Amino acid sequence: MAALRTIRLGTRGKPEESRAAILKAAVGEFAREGVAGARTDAIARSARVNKALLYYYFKDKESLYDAVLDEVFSGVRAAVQNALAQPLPPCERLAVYISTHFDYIASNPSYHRIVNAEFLRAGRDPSRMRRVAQQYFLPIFSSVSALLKEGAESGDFRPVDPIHFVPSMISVIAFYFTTAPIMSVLTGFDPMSPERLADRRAAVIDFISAALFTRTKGERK
Amino acid sequence: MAALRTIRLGTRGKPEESRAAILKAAVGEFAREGVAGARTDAIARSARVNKALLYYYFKDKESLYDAVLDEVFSGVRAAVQNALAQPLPPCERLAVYISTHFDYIASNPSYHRIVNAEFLRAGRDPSRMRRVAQQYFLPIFSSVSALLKEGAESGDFRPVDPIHFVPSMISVIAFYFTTAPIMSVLTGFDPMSPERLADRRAAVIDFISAALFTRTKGERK
DNA sequence: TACATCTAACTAACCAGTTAGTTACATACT
DNA sequence: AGTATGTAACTAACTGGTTAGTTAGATGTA
Repeated sequence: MAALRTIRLGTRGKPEESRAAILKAAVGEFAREGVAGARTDAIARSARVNKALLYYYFKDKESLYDAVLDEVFSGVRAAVQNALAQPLPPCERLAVYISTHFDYIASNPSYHRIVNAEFLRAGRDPSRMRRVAQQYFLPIFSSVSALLKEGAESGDFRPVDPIHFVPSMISVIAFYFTTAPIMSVLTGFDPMSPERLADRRAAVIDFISAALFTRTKGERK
Repeated sequence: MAALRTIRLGTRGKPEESRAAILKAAVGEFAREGVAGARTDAIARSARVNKALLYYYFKDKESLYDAVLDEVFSGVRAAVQNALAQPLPPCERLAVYISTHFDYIASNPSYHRIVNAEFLRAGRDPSRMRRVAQQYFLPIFSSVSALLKEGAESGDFRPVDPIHFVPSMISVIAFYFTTAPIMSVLTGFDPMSPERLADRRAAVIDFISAALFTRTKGERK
């Protein structure tokens, strides 16, 4: 009987593992069901942990959700900042940024769902989104703006207003994943297959390049 | 006592008014709180009607939500189809379409929230989205595709693949409203003010034109 | 022993949906 | 004309199941 105990996650060694398991389970549950739809029981079950343990490590459901936001947003920020720091000329750096951002979303389905859900929440309660925006979006926005400025000065890019261009760009990168569920239904194909993703990645780079580069389009030999 | 009665909505006259009041209240509530977050009590209160009346007119919460989807989606479809039917050359017709779609979203905040929430739901339960897509999105997609083809044949547009270009275009049109809550917080301006909306509308048309038109950009005198 | 980690069992609040009617008015019968 | 009967429209009050969060205590470890 005491031997069976050792199977359980609880009580034994690494408490960090329990915390991490809860957080990971919470990311999945919040992404799948949204904040209002997420069930704390489901999170506990999926983390193989007693529900009360959620409240031992996190104040309440909302605080757990805050931790989830930090978890997922710190991921993109790191990936994107790394891409933008590459020592490359503007055109290539832009392409690397787009690819990186695109691939991050493609390989982290939870991330995209959580961002969208949070944008919806922001309408009613902007406080959380304000923090996230300051901490994670603003640095990305600044770096991309700097890249646009650099490209305009070197003559590679049209001069554009970042405040309009950056959101437009991001929308083209991200929207594919928003519409993937219906695309799947309408076309019968799987929009998340490697081939389709490669196709789309190319189309996104083409679309943004066409909108931004000074070089006349359709002229790459 | 009998005189007071005439104030109430119930029992007497126009039952259509009650149904419409419920539907309208439901649009607002579902848009504000999402499907999981929406409360039937709140809908009833906001419609000034007893909760049981929701179940008199609609089977259950889900059916009411179906009716809400039809209500909001039939609106865009009508507006957009009308714009696309204008007897104009491709470039102008595209601009009219973009403006119309943009303005519809701008003046129907509930619509945008419901679309986004529904896209999120579609990941888990595509059945509802399948119906909506067939009935409302497909016609729009077809009309815009036809316009793109026509423009390519007349030499006004680059030849593009609608399956990639149409979603990209719509993303640029719509994404502004998704990010409006944080923009408001980050910039301190109201993104929904008439001036900002006019700005953004112009930026959207510029972005899409740059990505699509064969005419070299930056050359409008 | 002292402390951190963890749990079974509980509770108070909430919420979708139901029930058992009431009200106002129309139509039919006398 | 007056009265019974039918019915669409509507409501107050309830129910059963769910859910976030708590409590009191058990378990392992140093």
